[in-house]
Amino acid sequence: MPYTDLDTCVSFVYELSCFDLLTEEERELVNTQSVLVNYKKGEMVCKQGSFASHIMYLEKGLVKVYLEGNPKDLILTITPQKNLMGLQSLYEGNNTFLYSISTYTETVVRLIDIQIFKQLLKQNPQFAYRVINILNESTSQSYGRFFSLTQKQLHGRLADILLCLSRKIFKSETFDLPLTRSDLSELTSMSTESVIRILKDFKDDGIIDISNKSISLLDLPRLDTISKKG
Amino acid sequence: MPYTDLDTCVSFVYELSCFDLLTEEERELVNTQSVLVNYKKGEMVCKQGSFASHIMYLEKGLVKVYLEGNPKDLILTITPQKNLMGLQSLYEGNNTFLYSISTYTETVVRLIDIQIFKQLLKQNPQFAYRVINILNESTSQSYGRFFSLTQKQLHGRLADILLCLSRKIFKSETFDLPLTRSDLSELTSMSTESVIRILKDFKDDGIIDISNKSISLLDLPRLDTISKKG
DNA sequence: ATAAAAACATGACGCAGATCATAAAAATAT
DNA sequence: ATATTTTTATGATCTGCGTCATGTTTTTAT
Repeated sequence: MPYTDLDTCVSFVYELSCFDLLTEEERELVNTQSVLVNYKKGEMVCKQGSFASHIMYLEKGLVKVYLEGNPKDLILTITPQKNLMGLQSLYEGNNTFLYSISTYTETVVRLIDIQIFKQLLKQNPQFAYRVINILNESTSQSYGRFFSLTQKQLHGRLADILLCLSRKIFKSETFDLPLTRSDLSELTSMSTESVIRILKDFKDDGIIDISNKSISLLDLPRLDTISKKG
Repeated sequence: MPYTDLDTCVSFVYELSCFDLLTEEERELVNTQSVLVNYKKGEMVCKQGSFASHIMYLEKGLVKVYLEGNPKDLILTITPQKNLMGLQSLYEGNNTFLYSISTYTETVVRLIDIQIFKQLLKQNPQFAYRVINILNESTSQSYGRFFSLTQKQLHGRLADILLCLSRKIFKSETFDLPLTRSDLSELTSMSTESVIRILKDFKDDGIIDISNKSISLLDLPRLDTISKKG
């Protein structure tokens, strides 16, 4: 399968921030024209369809970015700290948020006025080029997930998510899940019951260990195989 | 349903080209550092995973952009003339094509050296800003389709595609489909047989008329309802 | 014109996974 | 501590849709 090297992950950590490409002066502008906002666990940071007056930079915390559905949402990404959010609203003729964002943990977000951000893009091409890179990394992963959700069966989809959480977010084979089973179901586009059943399957097969919120991936090669076979 | 105004379309026509933002000199650079290539119907324009040495501009024709799968591909977009393709390869650290592209009709593609394109982005912020807009329009539609394919049932998904083809590509309620039923199945992530059955359902219900490759959308309000209800 | 190959069509069947019902366990609130 | 809500868990049942088999029509090649 030629496409299996598609990144099916829901998250990313840009090794480089884009802000280091700004001049002193520009950075100062961002500082003065932005505000820091604290959110508690479970709070909504932005609401799909509302006016996008700012770009968001996640200074600290963990959030989910999702499309609102009825009855279930579709989680696009899990985003950890030091990432830009809401870049997709940089689109003339659509000044609304494409998605909602809410927090899993206590979170600090820097809200940057979108006009200021646009100004920086227009005056600093290095910065704009970096933003293009960030957008394209995001799109690349989006396609990978697109493929995962439409072409793979349940076990493969859940394996994808577990591997991603381990590799990209928690960077450990053992971690405490801040997500509920229902969140996992919205990441994998399956029912909550199926998530529970498949986690049990994985546990019975010795592929993972799980009790409550604590997860250990015991057999990464097998998880990879399940992910690849779909 | 708050998300029903998500654009579930597979195509777009940017009202503005990005090239009009270049200086005379820059435009000249593009002209001298690019080549025009003709493709026959059914030919492959670029191959997923191969090295992306150029950005493609579709001067004339109609193509599909798709992820290769086994046994079925997933069509990301149907792209008509006057559109940029392969922008997602503008991503440092990934110089390969994320997807394959092949033609539905005779097609003329301008291949622009990717280094030249990058240079333009870095020296002309207006141009870069326009490219960001194009990428974000694309992502916006990608999310809409993501939602359609993961949350809607077959009838809703096919209604989405028919509406899109009518509105965005052919700009008429009657058109000749260059796509096969199998293409429709790869657009909607369902089996070819299901496409055929559902088209028949729509025809029996008087929602569309279809014979061979010729399609008429007879009852747009009902198609819209089917699309919205999923 | 004729043959070969795609594409289209339709019914029968099976199953992956959703839904429903019920209950235990955890988390949260009072 | 105790009550209430949320989350997790498990079995029973149902169904949307894929798969398979078979045949027809259309397109393409010679």
